[in-house]
Amino acid sequence: MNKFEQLLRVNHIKVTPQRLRIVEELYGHVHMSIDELYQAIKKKFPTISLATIYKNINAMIEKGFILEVQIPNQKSKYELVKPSHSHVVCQTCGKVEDITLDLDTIAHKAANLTHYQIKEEALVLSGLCPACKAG
Amino acid sequence: MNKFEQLLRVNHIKVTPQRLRIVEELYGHVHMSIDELYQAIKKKFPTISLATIYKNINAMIEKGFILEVQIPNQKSKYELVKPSHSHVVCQTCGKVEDITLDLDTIAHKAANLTHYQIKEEALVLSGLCPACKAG
DNA sequence: ATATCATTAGAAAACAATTATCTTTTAAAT
DNA sequence: ATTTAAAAGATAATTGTTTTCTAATGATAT
Repeated sequence: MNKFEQLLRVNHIKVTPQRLRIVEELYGHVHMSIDELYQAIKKKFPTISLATIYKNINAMIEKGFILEVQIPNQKSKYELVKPSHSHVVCQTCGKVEDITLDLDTIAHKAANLTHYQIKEEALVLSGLCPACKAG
Repeated sequence: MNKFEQLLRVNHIKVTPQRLRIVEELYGHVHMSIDELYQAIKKKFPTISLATIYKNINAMIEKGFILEVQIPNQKSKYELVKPSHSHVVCQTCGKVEDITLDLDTIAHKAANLTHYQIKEEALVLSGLCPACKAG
């Protein structure tokens, strides 16, 4: 049993070829929109329905092993859950990268100021990637 | 000329009653979704069209004096631009609050790590507000 | 391996959100 | 006051997402 199959089983979600392809794609591409997933999977799996992508992405989000990443001026992307991290986005080419930043201090400060109990942090930094910065 | 009219003029966007009401509402409520805006404005301005809200919000975003705030599990909210700040959201009641946090250190760290030129920071912290935390 | 049962996939329709189009109205500059 | 470009409002068109229904399939117990 490979790790993708395992990922589904561990999360108590039935293993289907379509679901395996979704997690394989996300593993390979890190961040993908619904439509990118659909296009990618259709290549090797022409019969898949867009509704299947939606239903499965939503199911996986509920199970808690994939995550939606909201990005300014782009459709949301989805990624496999991994240790907490932030995202850097190029405003020109749209590229999205993971970055590990320690937000604990900031989160604590926010908790003290607002008296909220903070559970999630979503930080998206937008700017120019090295390539687009160069010209 | 009041400050809302001034805000529109400064941004070279024609002053209309509908636009004045939009910025007045946003000034009063700080964060509003398209539909909240629509419902609020319809009360005193029953003839306004939803399309007018959309067109104007988009125009104002382009002019750069209102901003979209993307929030997990909620429709986007819009706010008047003011000094850079972050947002805290209650996962139970949905309330959104502004919070001033210094992200400069983090942004610089990100720039060093990724070699991106960082231009915008969007931090959304989710959790439980004092009331919902209490039960 | 086979039968059973609940879940899923796929296709289409329904629904929701957003944008575009067109005509009438209006702001603002002459 | 007149003119003109832009905006409002109504509707249609488009896009994105969810639901519904039936056939197919994965998991479990034989």
